[in-house]
Amino acid sequence: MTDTTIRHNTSEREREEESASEDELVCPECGGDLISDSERGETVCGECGLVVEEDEIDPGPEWRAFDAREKDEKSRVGAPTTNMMHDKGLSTNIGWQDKDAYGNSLSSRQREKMQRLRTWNERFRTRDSKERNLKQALGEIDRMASALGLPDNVRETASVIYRRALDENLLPGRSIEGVSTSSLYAAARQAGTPRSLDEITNVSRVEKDEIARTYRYVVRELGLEIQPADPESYVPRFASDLGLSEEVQRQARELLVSAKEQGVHSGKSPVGLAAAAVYASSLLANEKVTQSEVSEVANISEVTIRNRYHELLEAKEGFHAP
DNA sequence: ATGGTTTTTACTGCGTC
DNA sequence: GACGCGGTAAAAACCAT
Repeated sequence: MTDTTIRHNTSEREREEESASEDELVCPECGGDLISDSERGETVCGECGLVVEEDEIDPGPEWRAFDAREKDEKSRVGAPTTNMMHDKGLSTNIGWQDKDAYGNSLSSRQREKMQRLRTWNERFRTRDSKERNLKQALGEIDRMASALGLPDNVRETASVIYRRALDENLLPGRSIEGVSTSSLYAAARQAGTPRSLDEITNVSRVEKDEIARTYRYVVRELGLEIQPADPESYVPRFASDLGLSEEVQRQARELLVSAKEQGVHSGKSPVGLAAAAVYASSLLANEKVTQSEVSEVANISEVTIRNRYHELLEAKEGFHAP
């Protein structure tokens, strides 16, 4: 059943990708080369930064949400309610007393046999519990990834991270949800499609603090290498949320590049920089959006936007006429 | 815990529509 | 007069030590 829908979806997707990769890789706007950035789910023009194809991944079910509000309303996926089901009297338990059903002691031969059975039963049970654990975690990851519009490869990465965490016995003392959330957070950042901790928190069932704590822990224990998020990776999302043109995005990227050249951005929050860049470039391109609008979609305060965007503009000046 | 840095909150003044 | 914007001071959050 799902088989057909899945096949349908993927084949559609493949067709799209084929036409994108085979036909011609030229930007309709400026004729520059197109770069298919499947990690971000975008096809971007290398010249002008025009995003030709966006959000092409995740041909998900109908509850795809297009903004935060819809997301809240439509997300009808919850954690699998396995708590109610699994193990409800279904798993086997072997008594520790070497007695048979009538209370008689067993022969030594029988005792030996029971001992072996106990061992194996235990093995299967723990394996099962790991399996279940994983299943729940993966479901959770999937749910959150959908809500955040993260592409498949991020989910893949997230599940890999989670598996590793599980294998390394990082779970005891931590919640499954916490670890899966952290895995997703890490995966998103690794893939260059970062979501802010706040966004992650919104779709997770775990408190922000715990996520942060667990995230740090997991990263440290698994030796994951995650560099600070690149402000540029937030630009397309903010811009499209605000309905801004590709030109604005291009400008914003440019601003960020010049800012980077000058090292203006150390210790500052990448989100803030991105938001400021978007705001600044909307001004430069005469497509004004208000600061409060930007602060809304970026979840950043207006003050921060102000501060950053001054710095950005200064950096730009210095960049063009050093 | 502490201190330094960044972000947020809250408030105020200015110009414009 | 409401709105967008800029600035400021104090509080809160964050991070490394």
